[in-house]
Amino acid sequence: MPGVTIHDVAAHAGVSISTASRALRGIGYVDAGKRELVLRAVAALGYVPDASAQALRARRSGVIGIVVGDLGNPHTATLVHSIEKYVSARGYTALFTSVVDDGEAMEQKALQTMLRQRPDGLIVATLQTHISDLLLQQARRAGLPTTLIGRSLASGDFDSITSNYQRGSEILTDYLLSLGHRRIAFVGAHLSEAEHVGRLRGYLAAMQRARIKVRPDWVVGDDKPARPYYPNSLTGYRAAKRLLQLRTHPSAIMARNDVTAIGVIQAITEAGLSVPEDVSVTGFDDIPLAGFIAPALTTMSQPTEKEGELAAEFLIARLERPDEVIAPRALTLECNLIVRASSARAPSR
Amino acid sequence: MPGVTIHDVAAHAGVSISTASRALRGIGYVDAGKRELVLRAVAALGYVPDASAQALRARRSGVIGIVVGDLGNPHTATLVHSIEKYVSARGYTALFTSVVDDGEAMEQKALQTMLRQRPDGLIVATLQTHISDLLLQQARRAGLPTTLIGRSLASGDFDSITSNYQRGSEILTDYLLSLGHRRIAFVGAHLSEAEHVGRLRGYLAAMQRARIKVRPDWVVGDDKPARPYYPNSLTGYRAAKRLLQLRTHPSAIMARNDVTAIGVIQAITEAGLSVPEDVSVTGFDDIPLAGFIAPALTTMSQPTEKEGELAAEFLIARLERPDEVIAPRALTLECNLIVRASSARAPSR
DNA sequence: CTGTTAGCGCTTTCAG
DNA sequence: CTGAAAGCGCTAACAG
Repeated sequence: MPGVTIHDVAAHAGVSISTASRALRGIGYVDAGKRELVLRAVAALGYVPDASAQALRARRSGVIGIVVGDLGNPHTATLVHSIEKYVSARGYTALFTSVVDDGEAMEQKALQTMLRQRPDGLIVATLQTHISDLLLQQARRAGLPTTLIGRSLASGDFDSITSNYQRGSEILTDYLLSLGHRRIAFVGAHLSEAEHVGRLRGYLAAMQRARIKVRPDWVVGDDKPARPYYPNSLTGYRAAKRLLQLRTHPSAIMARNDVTAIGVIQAITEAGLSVPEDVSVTGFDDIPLAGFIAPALTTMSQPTEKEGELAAEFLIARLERPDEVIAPRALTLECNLIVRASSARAPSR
Repeated sequence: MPGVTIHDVAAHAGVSISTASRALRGIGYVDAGKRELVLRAVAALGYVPDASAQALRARRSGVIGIVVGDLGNPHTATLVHSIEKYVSARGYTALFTSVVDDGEAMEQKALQTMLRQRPDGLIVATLQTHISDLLLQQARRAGLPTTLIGRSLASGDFDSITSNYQRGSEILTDYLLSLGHRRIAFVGAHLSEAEHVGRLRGYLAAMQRARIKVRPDWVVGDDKPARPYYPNSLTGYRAAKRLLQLRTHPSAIMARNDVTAIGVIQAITEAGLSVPEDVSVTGFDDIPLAGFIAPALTTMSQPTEKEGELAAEFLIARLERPDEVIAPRALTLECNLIVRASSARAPSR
C-alpha cells in the first residue's frame, strides 16, 4: 500500500487514468461497468488518493483551516468537535491550530503553517488578538473565504456567527437584580475591554438601566492586562479573592465564562463563605461540566455546537459557489438562561 | 498575494527558481548576496511555500497525523495542545482528528481523510477501538512511523508512551485502604475490560493483595457495554447512582478518570450524602479543573504534557533518520498521587 | 463515453 | 556556485 497511485488503479481496472479519475469522483460520463471495475480496483489495492496531488492540480485543497483560542476551555473543545464533525461529513479536512499565549512568534508560525496548506477557507474563533487580526487581514487580501465565530464586532466583510453575548449578559444581570442583588461584580475582563467584550457590556448596560452605579473595583480582569488573554479558572480564583477583600464584598459575581466561574466558586468556598447563600455566582457558556460541579452552575447556555455547524455551513456554501457574490452574513444566536444552584436571593443584609 | 509562487520570488530576486529554492531551504551552495536577495523578495512578496507542491515533489508532507479520543475530556485537550506545540515548533503540521462515538462509518471516513494527507507519521492516543486497530494495522503495512500514547498494551512494534496506569491505580487503592476503606468500588469500566484497562487492573490487584474480595457489582461501567467508549461525567453519575442503591454502598469510589469522578461526586451529593464524609471519591488524570471542583478532587496526576512531548519527540526522531533502524521503544512514566479534599478516613461504621 | 496531453508549484539531479 | 529540465500524482480540457 505504500504508494498506490491512480495509475495502479487504472491498470488494475484496465482503463485509462482519466477514466479512473472520473469514475472515482462521479464526474462526467463513465460506463457503469467500468466504474464498477475501478471501484473494485480501489478496494483491492487499498487506494487512497493523494491530497497533495489533488490540491496542486485542482487548485483546491479541501482543507478548512480552523483557528481557535484556548483548547483548555471545554467550551472550545466542544466547538472544535462540532466543526470537525460537520466539515468532515462534507468531505473537507479540518486543520486546527490553537493560538493562546505561546508568544507572538509561535503564533505567527502556527498561522504560517496553516497558510502553507493553502486552506480553501478559514474559520476563526479567537479573541480579538493582534495576531488573529493580522491573519484576518491577510485572508481578506488573499480573498480567502472566512467565517468568524464569536467575535463581538463582526469584522466588516466576513461572514460571522456569534451568540448575543451582550443580551445574554443583560438577562443574566437582570435575573440577579430580580433576586435582590445590588452589589454585582463582573470577573474576567477589564473595564477597558468593554468595547470588545459583549458580556461585560451587557452587564454594564443592565446595571445602568437599574440605576446602579458600577464601582470600578467590581470589574476585575486578570493581573496582566496587556493583551487579550483567555480567562480560566485561575483568573476567576484570583479575581474573586480580591473581590472578597473589599470592605463590602459583592453579593453576586458574574464570571465571563464557566471555567472562570469555577475558580470564583473555589475562592469563595475557601474564604469560608458559601455559594449561593453568601454569594451568588454565574457563568457563561454552559460547558458540559457546568451542571456537575458543586454547586451546579447558573449560566447562560450558548448554542456552541450550532455555532460551529453554522460557521462551517456558511463557509462551505461559499466554497461551493465560488463565483456567486454573496453579501457577508452576520448571524446572531440567542443564549438561554440556565438556572441551577449557584444563584439565590441576595442575603437579606 | 493570491498565488505568489517561487517563480515570482526568483524573478523578483533576479535568480533562477532552483537558486531560490536552495536559498530558501539553506541547502547546497548559494552565494550569500543572492540568498539575501531571495529572502528580501520573500518578505516583499509575502511568499508562503505551497505545502502540497512541496509534499508532492519531496515525498514528505511534513504532516503529523494525530488521532485522539474524546475531545470533551479536558485531559485530551491538554494532550492535544502539548503535541501541537512541540510538533509545530519543529516545523511540522499537526493534523488532528478525534474519533469518539460518531459511528464506525464516520470514524472510518475521518481516518481516510487523514491518510489522504499522506502524513509522515502518526500519533495515536485512542482507546483500543476496532477502528483504531484497523488504522494501526494499515500504518504498519504502509510502514508509517507511529507512536502510541496511553495504550496499556504496547501494540508490538510501535513506539509507545504511557503512564503506569496500573501502578497508579494500585497506589490510589492502597491509599484508600490505608484510610480504612474496605468497600471500595471502581467506576468507568466493566469487569470484562480489565485486560485493556490498566486502571481497573491496578485496583483489582491492590484489592486482592489486601485480601478483599471485589464484589462484581462494585465495578460498574457504562450502560451500553458493547464497544470501548469514553467514560464521561454522565458515566460516573449513573454508575454512582447505581452503587448508592446497593444495600451497603461503598465507602469509597475510584473513578477511571477525573471527568467520571465529577459525575460520581454529583450523584453522591444529590443523594444527600457528602464527599468525603460519607463516601470518598478519587479520579485519575489531574485535569486542570480537578483542584477547583468541590470538593477538590484527590487523583493521580498523569504527566500528560510530558506524554505528548515525548510521543512527538520519539516520532520526529524516527522521521529525521528514516534509514536508521531503531528498535521500538516503550516508555512508561509514573503517576503522582495528589491528595485533595475528596478523600478521607472511612466512616467508622 | 474514453484516452492523450499538458501542466499545478516545487525539489532535485545534472550539466554547465 | 547556478540554471535547465524532469517529474511527484492527479485533474481538466481536448480530441477522438
